[in-house]
Amino acid sequence: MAARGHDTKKHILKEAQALVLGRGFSATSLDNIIQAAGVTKGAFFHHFDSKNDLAHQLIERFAELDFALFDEWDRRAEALSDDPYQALILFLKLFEEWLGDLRQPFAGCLFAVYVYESNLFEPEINAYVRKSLEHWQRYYEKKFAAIIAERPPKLEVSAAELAETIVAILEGAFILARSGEKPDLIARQSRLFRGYVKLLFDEDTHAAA
Amino acid sequence: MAARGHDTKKHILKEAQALVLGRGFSATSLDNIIQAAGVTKGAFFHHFDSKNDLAHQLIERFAELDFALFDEWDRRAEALSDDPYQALILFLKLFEEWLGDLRQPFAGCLFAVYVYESNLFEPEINAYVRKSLEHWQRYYEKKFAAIIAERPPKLEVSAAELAETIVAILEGAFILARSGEKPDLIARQSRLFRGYVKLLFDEDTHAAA
DNA sequence: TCTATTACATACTGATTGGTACGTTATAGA
DNA sequence: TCTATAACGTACCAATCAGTATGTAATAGA
Repeated sequence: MAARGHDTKKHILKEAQALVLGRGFSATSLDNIIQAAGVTKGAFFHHFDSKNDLAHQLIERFAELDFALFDEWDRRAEALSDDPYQALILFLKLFEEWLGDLRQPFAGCLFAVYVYESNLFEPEINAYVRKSLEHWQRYYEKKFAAIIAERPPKLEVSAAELAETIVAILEGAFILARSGEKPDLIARQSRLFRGYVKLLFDEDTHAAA
Repeated sequence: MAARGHDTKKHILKEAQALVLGRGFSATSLDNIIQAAGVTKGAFFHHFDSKNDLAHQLIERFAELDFALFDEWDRRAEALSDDPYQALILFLKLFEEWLGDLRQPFAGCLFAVYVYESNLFEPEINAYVRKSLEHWQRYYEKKFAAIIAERPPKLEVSAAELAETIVAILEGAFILARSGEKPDLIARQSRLFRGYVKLLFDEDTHAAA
């Protein structure tokens, strides 16, 4: 089925994402993309029905890669500790470790790009972005719910609110990191959030048994 | 000097900002803008040298309006309390109050829009965005520095880091509020951050003196 | 080896883009 | 009242846009 060697479609998607993260979706022309990918217009329209179809496949790919990473960190964190509090801390540490290994320094979040161009996209795409962001949030919410079930937080906060906070911090951190060209900003804010969580849930004399 | 009655230029800027916040800068065509503003191309190019000039004036207007609001809240908060901790809490409450009064529900931040389209703008504009975000951050940093000078935080955090956190939270909250169509999300996250600050700086038995 | 189909490549098209050329109208100052 | 200029309005332009029409080359299965 697959003819000419390498997977052209994945290559186009990868190059397109890099461009879109740097200049937005609609400012990224198909000519920009095919030039970056080193393919022709014929190749592009063989793999994508339209630019809108590209938008769809781009955001789906981004979400899938994202949640695959989440699942892996989740699995590893759960394997390392039975305590939901420790598991969350480990989860965040794995995320920070991954950030440090990142090649592309100021990547950014495709969801944010789409949100600020949402008036251009079909409702279907906006709904997918919304669903993905909520899915991301619920990921954290479950973890916080498990912690709260074991020990009450020192402040009256819900699991959903805390999940919302960390997602907001990360989305904002992407923006600040890129604008200020501060690649370590995201990991730093993740670390600070861990401190917040510790303050919320740890006993003052922080070790007990 | 000023001929035809009303201030056309400010009107164009206002309409342009609303469009740009909803669909990004480069996806907002000049035809879109002049149609929304109800003016002609001649009127537009009388007030702006180019679309790039519009980008410049748009972001400058946004920053000025922003910092004017900040100054007002700052002034009012300082007037209400000598205690830097209380002043910060009041400052955030004034911000939350303003959010509640907002007519346009999912406004967004123009800085964030420009950051995610930064590869399109002149370095000059990107530098202005960066400077503005840092200015915003330093606003908070001064407040936290004053608090830390009086009482040590329960966690090892710097004033700069805390300032970075609240700016990141707000930038992220704008994105989540818009995507999820949750107009109260931003104020809620500001309130949660106040809780975090309280946990950091308040004595456990929270009243003293 | 023949053939159907996948995987491209090239050349074009109508619409839209930012921008310009050149008008006209209104107002302010002398 | 005359005139210079600010404040528009209209008609156009070259470039770029997403998309199409029509080709060709490579691979897979029979």
